[in-house]
Amino acid sequence: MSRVLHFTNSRSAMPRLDGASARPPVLAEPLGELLRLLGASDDDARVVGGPLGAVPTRRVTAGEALFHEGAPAETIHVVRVGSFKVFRTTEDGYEQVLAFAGRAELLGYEALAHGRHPNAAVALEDSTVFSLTPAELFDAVRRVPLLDRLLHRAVSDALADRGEQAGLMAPVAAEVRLARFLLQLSRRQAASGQSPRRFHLRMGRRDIASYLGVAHETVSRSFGALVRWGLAVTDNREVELLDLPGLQAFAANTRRPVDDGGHAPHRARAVAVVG
Amino acid sequence: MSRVLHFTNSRSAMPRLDGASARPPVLAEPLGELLRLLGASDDDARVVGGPLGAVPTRRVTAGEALFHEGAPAETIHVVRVGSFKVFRTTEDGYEQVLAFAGRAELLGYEALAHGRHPNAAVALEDSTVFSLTPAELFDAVRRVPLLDRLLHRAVSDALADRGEQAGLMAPVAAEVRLARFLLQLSRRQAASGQSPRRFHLRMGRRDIASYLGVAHETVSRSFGALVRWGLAVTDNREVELLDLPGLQAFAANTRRPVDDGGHAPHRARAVAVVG
DNA sequence: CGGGACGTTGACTCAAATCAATAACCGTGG
DNA sequence: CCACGGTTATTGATTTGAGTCAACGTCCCG
Repeated sequence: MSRVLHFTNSRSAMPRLDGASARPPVLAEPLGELLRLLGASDDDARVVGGPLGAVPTRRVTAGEALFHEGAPAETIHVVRVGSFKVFRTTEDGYEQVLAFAGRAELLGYEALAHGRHPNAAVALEDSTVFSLTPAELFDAVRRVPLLDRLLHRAVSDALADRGEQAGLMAPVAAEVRLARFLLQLSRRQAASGQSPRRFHLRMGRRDIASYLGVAHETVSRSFGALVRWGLAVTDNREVELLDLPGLQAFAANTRRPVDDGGHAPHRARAVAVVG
Repeated sequence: MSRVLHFTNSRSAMPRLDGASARPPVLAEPLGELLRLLGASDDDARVVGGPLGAVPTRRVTAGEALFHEGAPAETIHVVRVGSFKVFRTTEDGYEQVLAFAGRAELLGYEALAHGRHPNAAVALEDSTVFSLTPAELFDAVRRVPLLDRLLHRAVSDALADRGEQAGLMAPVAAEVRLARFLLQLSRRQAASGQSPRRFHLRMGRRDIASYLGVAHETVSRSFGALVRWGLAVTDNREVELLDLPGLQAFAANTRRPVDDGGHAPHRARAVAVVG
């Protein structure tokens, strides 16, 4: 059963992003902080940071809801530290995960259109967010064009991400979906300066399953398969990608490669495709 | 074979939205038109309409691409008349449809974030769009806060729509996905003043299949099933929903109701669920 | 240290993908 | 106007990936 590797110190060894966790709750931060978070250069952020006041922040503990499905659109948020899952619950109780949001990502923006949140967001870990009412938001973007630019950019990003999700839910083999998901996470890690090969999953198997549109058992089996093929190792929520190029080649496949009996070390093979 | 009904005049009987189709190509429209399209009241639109100039428009014929995947973000669009499919092509040639966009919907906004279009858009029928470069767009929203508001609202809507798509691709019975899709179209029809019971599908079965994440044969079979259940009738791309409440009840089911052999007239049954 | 959620694994079943063949439709040009 | 070829849609036969049910091990919080 110990086909799975154990990392040197798997628990409590991940770097704590939340440097403020021991301090009392933060109630507001200068606007410049938000601008910087959204990608403004330090210079730009400093210029408008001073006179234009502060932005309220809010702390959310792991498992707590930032907002519920159907709730009135009181606030729009930008993740400052931590991460969230965004989901909607169908009438029959099925929880469909729509997105995982991390640092600098928007939450609750969908509510602008109809005044209500079409989905819910709960924290996957202790987190803090910038929070603005729609009125404050519109006021702020009018006064600070830079913020408007950055906001549009962030929304555009969120929209593009949703497009990626469709790629993950596309009708391809479950192992491929998982591989694509892991690569997506890997890219995000890299983008925020973390290791693209090794990271900690902040969500459970069920959430991954819902996000990928498969049963949670299938996620387990798919992890097993990737490990068996030598593409990755896992220890619960710790993941190490052993063969990025191999994984990418594998993720490009629409159909699963034939399984020759169980213990083939290098299965993945890129298919050369001419449009 | 003629289980399928034939409408009185199925072809060329749909109201032509495009009242300008016989006139020479329009090159620009007043800004007020765009504002009105995005939902501004006539008064608001008139107020800012005059002095602030015009917005370029572009005609696209059926089947023509508005922009290609990977193309630089030269323009952002708002559909004025017609409809489009938005899709991305995976390396192996599979075409994943991400959205169908109609009147007043945004196209190409995702490109703002990274300067390139992450997906392509092609017209499903002869269409016209408002087109702005990112620079023009940012300039316009700075000068016209109302436009910014409406734009944010439209984007919020688009984001919410993508959330709906995830609901369509969720792992439920194919017939249910199709039912949900038809109800979505029905709602859009109603929202734009058209009949919610009867309409013309602007996309082919393959596109629907891709959008729902199933094989195109499955879409055909699912249409067949809905017809057999007595919930709808179809004649190629003409659709009539015979039993909206029944369809809604059916669409709420996560698992398919047992098929008792083939010719059951009223299958759908709502499941009462307590969260 | 106990209990409930989480994760893995196995056996079985079936919905839907795939393969295949036919029919309807549509634009085109003879 | 109709014949033609390509695309699109329907329908059937067959196979299989993954959903479901179930049992067990593991983790973690209180």
